[in-house]
Amino acid sequence: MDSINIKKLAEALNLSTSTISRAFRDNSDINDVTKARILSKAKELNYQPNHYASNLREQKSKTIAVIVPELANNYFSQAIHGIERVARENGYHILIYVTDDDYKKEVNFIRHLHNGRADGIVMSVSGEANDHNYLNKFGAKRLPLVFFDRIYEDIDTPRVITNDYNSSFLATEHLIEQGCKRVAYLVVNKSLSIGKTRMQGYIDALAKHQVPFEENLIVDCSNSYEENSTIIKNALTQLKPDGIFTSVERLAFATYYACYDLNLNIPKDLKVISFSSLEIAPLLNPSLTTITQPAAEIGEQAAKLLFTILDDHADKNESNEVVLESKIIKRNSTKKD
Amino acid sequence: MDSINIKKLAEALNLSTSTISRAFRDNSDINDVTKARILSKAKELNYQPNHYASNLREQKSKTIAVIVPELANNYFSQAIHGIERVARENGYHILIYVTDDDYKKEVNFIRHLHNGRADGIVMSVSGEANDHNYLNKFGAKRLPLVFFDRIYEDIDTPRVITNDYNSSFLATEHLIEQGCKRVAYLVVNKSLSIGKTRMQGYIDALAKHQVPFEENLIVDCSNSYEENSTIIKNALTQLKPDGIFTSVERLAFATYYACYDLNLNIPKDLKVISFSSLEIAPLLNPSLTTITQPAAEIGEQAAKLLFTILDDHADKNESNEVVLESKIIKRNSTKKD
DNA sequence: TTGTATGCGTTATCAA
DNA sequence: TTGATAACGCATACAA
Repeated sequence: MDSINIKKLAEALNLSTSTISRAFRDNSDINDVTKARILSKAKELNYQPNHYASNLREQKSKTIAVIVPELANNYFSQAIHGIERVARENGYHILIYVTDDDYKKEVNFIRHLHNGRADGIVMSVSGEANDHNYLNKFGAKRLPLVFFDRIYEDIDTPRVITNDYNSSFLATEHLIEQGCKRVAYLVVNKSLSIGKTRMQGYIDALAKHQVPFEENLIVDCSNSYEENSTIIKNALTQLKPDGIFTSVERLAFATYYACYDLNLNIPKDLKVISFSSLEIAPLLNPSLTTITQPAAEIGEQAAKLLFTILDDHADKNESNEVVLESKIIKRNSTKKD
Repeated sequence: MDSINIKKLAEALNLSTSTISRAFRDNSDINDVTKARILSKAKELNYQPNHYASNLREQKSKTIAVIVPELANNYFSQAIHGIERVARENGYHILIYVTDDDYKKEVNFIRHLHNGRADGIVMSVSGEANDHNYLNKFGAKRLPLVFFDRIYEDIDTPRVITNDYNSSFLATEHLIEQGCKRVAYLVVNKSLSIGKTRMQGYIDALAKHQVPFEENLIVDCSNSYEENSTIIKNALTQLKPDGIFTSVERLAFATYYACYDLNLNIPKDLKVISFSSLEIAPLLNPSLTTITQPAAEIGEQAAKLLFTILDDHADKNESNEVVLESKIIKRNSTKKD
């Protein structure tokens, strides 16, 4: 391979490699004319400092890893886009890892990332987490880590979240105000922090309005499309709820499909509200009332938080918490007759 | 920093670094017992071969770059997911770059990737491409590149596409069969290959059915949400089409919003069909007739194509073309009264 | 089967 | 302002 490197460029210009190197770093002293000459020749020969050599030398990768549970979800696409934008501005690249809500994959990704490939991690955790103490095993050598949205409460690391409890409370209250007497809560993993927090908001709102809480109105769903279809149809026919509050958007979609199949009318027979960042929620039939999280902003904030840690080399474990506001947008799926 | 490396691990085990190294490569000769001892100790000390050192040494990164125009699009999310899956199976990691349909960003990304950071590129090109000859400037040193969906026809590199011409022909024909007399074609950049191919299908279908072709029924839209809203509303009121065929899903959404605003009924006043991989197309109001591309599969095929090139070190420039089938799924947005 | 020595391409230190 | 040199962590050719 006749590939270009710093040495060949140096020869071509009759300079030393150190001078070449300086032309590409901002700090070092170098004659402006020399620098211009080098950069011009570099462009001509298509030379760029080898990323791996630089990073081996500098012991950092200028790369952050983003770990998400799923990709075909408007919330995560938007969040990643936000992260990407901020990363780019800071001269960083992003690696993407999708866990498909598989805890083992998550552990695997994280472990492998500790080989220098990334300088830091932005993660929304998988839904299956039982023992996430694995994160503590790295001790002081753990990569800087920022959680967003789905977090492990017992891991002490910066995080960007939304006011989930409050939103859930208001969402449930909204259903009650619209006349619902039996509100079901659909959740994927109720033991996971985010499912738990949202559930608490639900429970407390019921209590406030003296609506009796029924354990079986909390419907634990799965990650499988088919299973959810069955679970939800059963719930609708057997529990006969008149309101549904979903913790993730795909459960709202599944509910819509179920209602179509069962010939139930939304919002007449059943009102639906869901966490969702779907931009076309107004186009659904009926338009979906959502708790909309500022997804892109959450991603941006998470990335920024990570960069403050990376820049400072400080406060790595300080439990810095950014809380953003979600908004309830009322549409036809919760309309009173 | 007390970070672990091959040398320390070697010392801890009273072995040489080469033996350690061998324990982590599959090929080399090494005593099974020694290997087990090393791997066990490595796990204990949380040692992993440094990615940058290995890759500097081996001159490859086990990383591929994925460049897409946008992320908040069901098609691309699904495609990326497919790419990610295949990459993972092959032990590769993926870097994500979003061009936001900005040609300059695309050029920039590609250029910077030629510093060893990635071994190959999977790309769907930006919508602004005027001069994409920049890709040829790399000559033999150009990274292996696979296009998917949005391609540059004059760049000779493997590609995964769908039967766009045919789908467009059928889509247009479908509208005509449903009774449309004035079918408009909404496109973002009609000079871009994909917009062009799809437009040709549209034109030929009109011809076949002796529907006169009107230049101004081809509506050139932009990347801005607001601009499109205006453009489409103007088109609807001034051109009075009774059928709309959209080349990308967000134009279909924009059309829906415009119809809501203008109090036009879909499908009574206007029938709509669109390229879209939206999984919840059945939930829209009205449910959207789509030309659905096998997005995840396209991603998978593109990644596989790239890996065959990477494995073989051969046929780098062979114009290998994989064509997958899109499917027209008829729903209510094109329903006859 | 294991160890020694060298170089991958770069940058930082030091000397000129 | 520039150049020589060592080191980053690892993998391989070769020797033992």
